[in-house]
Amino acid sequence: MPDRDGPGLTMDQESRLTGQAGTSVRGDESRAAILQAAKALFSANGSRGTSLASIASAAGLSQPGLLHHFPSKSALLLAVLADRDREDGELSSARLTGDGLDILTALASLVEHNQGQPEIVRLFSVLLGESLSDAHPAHGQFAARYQGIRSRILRKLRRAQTQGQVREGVDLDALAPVIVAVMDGLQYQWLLDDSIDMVRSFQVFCDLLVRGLTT
Amino acid sequence: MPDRDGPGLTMDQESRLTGQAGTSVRGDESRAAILQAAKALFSANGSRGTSLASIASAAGLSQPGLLHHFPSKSALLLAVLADRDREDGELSSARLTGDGLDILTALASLVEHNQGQPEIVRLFSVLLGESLSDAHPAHGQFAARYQGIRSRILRKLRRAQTQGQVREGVDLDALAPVIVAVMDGLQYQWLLDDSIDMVRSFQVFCDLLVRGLTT
DNA sequence: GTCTATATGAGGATAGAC
DNA sequence: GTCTATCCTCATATAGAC
Repeated sequence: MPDRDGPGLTMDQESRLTGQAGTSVRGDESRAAILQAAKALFSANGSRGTSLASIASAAGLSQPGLLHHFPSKSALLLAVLADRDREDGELSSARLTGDGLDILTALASLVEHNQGQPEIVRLFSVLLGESLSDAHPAHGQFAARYQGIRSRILRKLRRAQTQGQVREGVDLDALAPVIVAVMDGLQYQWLLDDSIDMVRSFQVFCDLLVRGLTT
Repeated sequence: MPDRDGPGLTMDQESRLTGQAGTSVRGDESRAAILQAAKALFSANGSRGTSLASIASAAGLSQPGLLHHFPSKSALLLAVLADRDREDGELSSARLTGDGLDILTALASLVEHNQGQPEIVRLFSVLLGESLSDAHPAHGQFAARYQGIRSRILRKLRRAQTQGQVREGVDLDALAPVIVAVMDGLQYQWLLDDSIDMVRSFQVFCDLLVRGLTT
């Protein structure tokens, strides 16, 4: 017996409140719990190493109950990634404020933010590895994601060059993947070894990069 | 009926030829075939996504036949990694010839070498992702591996600084992980998207790095 | 060293009741 | 929206014959 709907709302009344036709508050809560549990377990063991039953158990319902919300494991995996992208845009345009080389400062603060969230970072790193398989459900999603990230960074770099912050002759198309690579690569090392200081390393990278770009 | 031992060697004679007591040539061939098949399938689908039966089938024997050579899936996985390390030392000391900043040239040629071997690169990248799980059989192996790589690079960087190739004041301890990160990170992007040119990007990175380090 | 047969279990997904 | 029960497949590992 649910204990959250004191005055006794009907399903229809609940639906009107949440603004989602055909969905009850109870259902939304379960859905959210499933996503949360899936994030934690995918992060710890990868999607291939995690069973739907274990996720369902952590979310407080049965495995068929889970499949009512997400029709398959792949669908759940994609929902986890989509939900994560929605929550905080990571490298979204919104987060990459500032013009020109200020982008490096923005990225540095992102690295600092990430260093406080090992579980989320591991979720992405683990799933990135899995996604390298052609058949993996998130393969296309990750490929598109990285393409977008690189192109946003590249745009900023080009603007910096136009503004004279970066000397002519630097191959910015080739540089954009490098910047992304440093962030990802540091994460792997950090996740394997706590003693790695991503923030410090990324700062050193930025300093040297700026020197190299302006000299 | 085997067709490789024309004159009809006995097991004991075979053992003497291979120099491995208690091991026949036939067994060695199977073992090698298993390792080769495991590399290909782990690379394509990760170790969690690959069954022993599929490896055995690709190697031309039954699944229990495989388990005769490697007592468990974990043992096989570790053997694959050990075998790979043996074959070509990747970032081993032997490969990192040259003094001081010449290390960057050596690493660039390694990147070029890797760009010709997508399967091997993917094998490592996929398994690196899996290894982030604390419980993964190769977790410790990967952690130790990266620690070794960083320390070898750091040693070279320190020597370069001593020789005056690198100005004082640069935080080399923080830089070493960055160099490793660039190589790993580029590999992920390249594996997701053929159009990435790891060699070109790494070269740009090296050029900018040298400028930043010497200025 | 390799096989067949099998024990044993886990995983994803479905059917149908409530 | 959630459950129990179940199906079917696949996976690891073992037993024992050849």
